[in-house]
Amino acid sequence: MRQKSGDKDKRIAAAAIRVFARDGFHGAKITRIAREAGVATGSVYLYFKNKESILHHLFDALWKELHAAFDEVAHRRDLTAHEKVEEIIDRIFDQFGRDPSLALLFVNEQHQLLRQESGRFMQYYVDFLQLGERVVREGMRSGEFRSDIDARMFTNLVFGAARQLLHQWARAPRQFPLPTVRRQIKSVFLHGLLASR
Amino acid sequence: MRQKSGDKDKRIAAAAIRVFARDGFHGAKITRIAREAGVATGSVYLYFKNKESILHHLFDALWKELHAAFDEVAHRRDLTAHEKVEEIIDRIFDQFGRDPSLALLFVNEQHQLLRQESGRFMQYYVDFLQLGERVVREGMRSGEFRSDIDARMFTNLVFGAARQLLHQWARAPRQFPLPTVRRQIKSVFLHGLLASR
DNA sequence: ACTGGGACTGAATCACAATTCAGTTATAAG
DNA sequence: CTTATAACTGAATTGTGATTCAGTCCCAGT
Repeated sequence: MRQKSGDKDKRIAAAAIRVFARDGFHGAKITRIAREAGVATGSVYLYFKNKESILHHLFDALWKELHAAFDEVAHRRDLTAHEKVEEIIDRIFDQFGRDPSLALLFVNEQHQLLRQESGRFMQYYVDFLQLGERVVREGMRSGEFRSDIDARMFTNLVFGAARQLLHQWARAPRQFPLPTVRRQIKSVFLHGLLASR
Repeated sequence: MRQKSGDKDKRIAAAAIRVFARDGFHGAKITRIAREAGVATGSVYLYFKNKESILHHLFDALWKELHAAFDEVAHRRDLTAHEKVEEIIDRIFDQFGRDPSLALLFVNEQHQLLRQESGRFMQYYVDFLQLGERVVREGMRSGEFRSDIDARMFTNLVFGAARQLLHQWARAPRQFPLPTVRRQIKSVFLHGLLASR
């Protein structure tokens, strides 16, 4: 009997990232994904239950990696809270910086999943925010951070800001070079906009 | 001959905000919008060319108001750059704070429009960002702001952060009371997270 | 008090694209 | 070399929901 060719699932997933990023989940046609992956339309359904499950597969992999990265940082003993905040920001950009399509996908289609039933993706999201919150609290206890900041809101600020700049970078990488973006985010969030008093 | 009943267009638009916000643009059914507006399905097409044009109508109104508000703030002579930044943040929240559905709509469906042809919405967006940029530069010239910050990126940071907190607020107003949110955003962006040296 | 024409209705039409499946092809096992 | 079975194909099927339109309903003008 015949063997599955081995990398079709990878090729389909990779094509889906590009097509979802370009056309949006709803604008993306399965036939287009299949064509870009170099397989027949029907073959997509040998590897994925349906269109939505492709999206799930992609986000699942994405969040798993993010989660692992964050978790590792949060538990490091050798970093101050300040350094952890910087490291977490770096990890976000490490994750998406390799592929603008991946960044666009994440930035534009995440809300589809939050609307969804299962709550699986909601969980990743909540976990991430809680983890950020924990790091900020840690910094407050140690006196590194101002204690009049709401840790949950701060984490959301960083997440939202990173999301926005990732989006801009993905649309025009030259206008928003990633090294500069990282530097600016850290600098603004840690020191603020005002000239030092 | 008969007169148009007068407020059907308003009722349809208002219903559309709720339905788009709840179900997303693609998940929203015209029949549902009509039902919530208390009109027949077909009537929607007497007031709007098609589903997409409803979205356009809503965003057009939204951006026009935002644009007017920002423009006014940017040209005020009686405010320092610092105060302008705070005022712009306030205007964003004034605009959306009255209606969580409006906030969700803006936050979740904006990207549909940026993908679109005409560039009409892109223009609003770009204008807003340039305006923010201008205010930041102004503050740098006057010495109020640090001059090692990239003005364009800073504006994006604020926009992205505001978007995220608006989203969280719309999903759970109690968890993210708007007055606190405003205060935190301003405080973090102006002074940063670190305890003062 | 009639009537012409626009407002309004909602069931029927229609377009589109996700999904299926009957047929074809490749290859592992004997 | 055969054959059985699973991989693979892409045209046909199908479900869904946006849009249309044939008919009603109202009322401004006469």
